[in-house]
Amino acid sequence: MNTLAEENYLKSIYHLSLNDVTVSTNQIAAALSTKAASVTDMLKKLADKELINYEKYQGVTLTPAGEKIALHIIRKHRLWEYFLVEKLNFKWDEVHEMAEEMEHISSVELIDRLDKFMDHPKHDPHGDPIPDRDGNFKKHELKPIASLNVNESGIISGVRDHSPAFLQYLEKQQLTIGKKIAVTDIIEYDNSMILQVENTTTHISREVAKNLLIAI
Amino acid sequence: MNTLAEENYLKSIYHLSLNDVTVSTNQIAAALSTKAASVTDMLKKLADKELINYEKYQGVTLTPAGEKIALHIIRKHRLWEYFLVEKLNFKWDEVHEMAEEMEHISSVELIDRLDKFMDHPKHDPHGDPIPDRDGNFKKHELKPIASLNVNESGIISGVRDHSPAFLQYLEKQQLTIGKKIAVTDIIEYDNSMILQVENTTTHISREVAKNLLIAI
DNA sequence: ATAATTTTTTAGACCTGTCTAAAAAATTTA
DNA sequence: TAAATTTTTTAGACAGGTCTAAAAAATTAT
Ligand SMILES: [Mn+2]
Ligand SMILES: [Mn+2]
Ligand SMILES: [Mn+2]
Ligand SMILES: [Mn+2]
Repeated sequence: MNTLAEENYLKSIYHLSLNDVTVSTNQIAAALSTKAASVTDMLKKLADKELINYEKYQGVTLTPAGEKIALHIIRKHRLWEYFLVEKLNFKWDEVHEMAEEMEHISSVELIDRLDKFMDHPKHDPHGDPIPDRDGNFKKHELKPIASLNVNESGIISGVRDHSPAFLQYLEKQQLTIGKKIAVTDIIEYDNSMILQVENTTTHISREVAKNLLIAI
Repeated sequence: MNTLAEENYLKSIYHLSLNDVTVSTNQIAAALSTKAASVTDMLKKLADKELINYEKYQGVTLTPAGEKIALHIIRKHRLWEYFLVEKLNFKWDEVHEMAEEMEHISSVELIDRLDKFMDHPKHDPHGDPIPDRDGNFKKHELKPIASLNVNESGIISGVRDHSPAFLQYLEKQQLTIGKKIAVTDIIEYDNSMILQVENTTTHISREVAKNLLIAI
C-alpha cells in the first residue's frame, strides 16, 4: 500500500499540523532527522498520490486521504503502546521506540482485535487519545500546569514532552496520568511551582510545568 | 542490524536446510518468489557478513551466526502466531501472513516479555517448536500419518503443508493439533485412509496423510 | 566423450530513498 | 527597497534491492 517512509512522513506532517496550519519542509526534515532535499523529493511523491496538498515553497497540508492514513498509523502506534504497558508491563518511557516499528504492521483485522482484546482503550499510556477505526476521537482539551494560579487544581492527563528522560522524572515524582494535583505556591524568583500531589508536596520547575498537562 | 531482506533470506535458507544439507540458488529463489540473479547478489552480501558459507556454484549453508539470526526470527514468528491465535482468537490458517511482518520487530526485550506473558509456549499453532532465547528447542520427531499401518495410532502434532487451504480442511475434519487418531482401514485402490478421530470416522486421501504428522 | 539441458553467475539497468552542493525563491534586515 | 540571510528546490550521486538478458559452469542425456 504505502511504504514505511511514506507512512512516517504522513505521520510527521499530521503531528506538525497540530501546531501550524501549514507545515514547512524544514520542520519535516527536523522531525524525521533527515535533510530538506530528501523531504522535497518525498513531498512530490505524496502530492502525486494526492495524500498532501503541496505547492512548491508554500508548505504542505494533508488531504483527507492523507489524514486518514496518518490517523490509522497513530491509532496503531497508541494501541501498541497501550498493549506494551498494560499487558507486557513496560514502563511508559520504554514503549515509544517499539511502537514506532509496530505501527507499520499492516493488518486492519489485527489492530481491531487488539483493540477489542484491551477493551477499546481511549487513551495511550501518555494520555494521548486513540482514534477509532474510522479515525475519530474526541480531542481532550488540555492545558499546562504552568497556566494555573495558586490554589487551582486539576488532573494530570497528558504530557507535551514524550522523551524518556522527562517521563522517568515524572514517574519518580509520582506525577503520572490520572493523579490530582493542586498548586499550593508559585515561587516568584524563578516561577517554579509547589504542587500538592495526593499526600505529598512536590516542587517543579517552570519548564516541567509547561510540559505537564491537565484536563480543562 | 540486518535488513528485512537479509532476515528473510536467512530464514528461508534455514528452512530449506532442514531438507537438504546444502541449499541451492534456485531453491531460495523459489522460496522467496524472486529471481536466481537476485539471490546470487544477496548471497554475496550474506557471505561478506559471514552469515553463510558460500562458494559459487556450490550452494550455501548457514554459519553459526547466520543460524542464530534465523532461529531468532523463527522464534519471533512462532511466538507472534501463538499470540494471534491464543490471545486474539485468530484461526490457525489466518496468522502466517501477519507473523511474516511481526517477526521483524527488533526488540529482544519485547519478545521475551511476550514469551513470558503467554507462559513460555513450546509450540506454535501449527505444532512447530518455538526456540528459546538462545535458539534451543527440542526437535520433536514426527512422522506422517501415511507411514502408519492399520490399527496403529498417534497424536496429531504437526503439519507438513502450512497453506490456509490445507489448514482449513483439517479444521473442518477436526484433524487439529493434539487430537488422537487411529488408522482403521487403508483402501487399496488409492491408498486413502480411514481414521478414527475421537468419536468420529474420517476418510482422508494419501496426499493429506502425507502432510499430517503425528508424534513418534 | 560430446552434445543438450539446466543451473548459476555476471552485466547492465531501474526504482526507492537518501545524501551533498549549488541554484533559486522567499523572508528578514537595514 | 536593496542587501543579507534563510528556506526550499534542483542537480547529480550513491546504496540497497530488484529485474532481464546473456555468459559461464555444472549436470544429464546420448
Ligand atoms: Mn509514542
Ligand atoms: Mn504515546
Ligand atoms: Mn507461519
Ligand atoms: Mn507456524
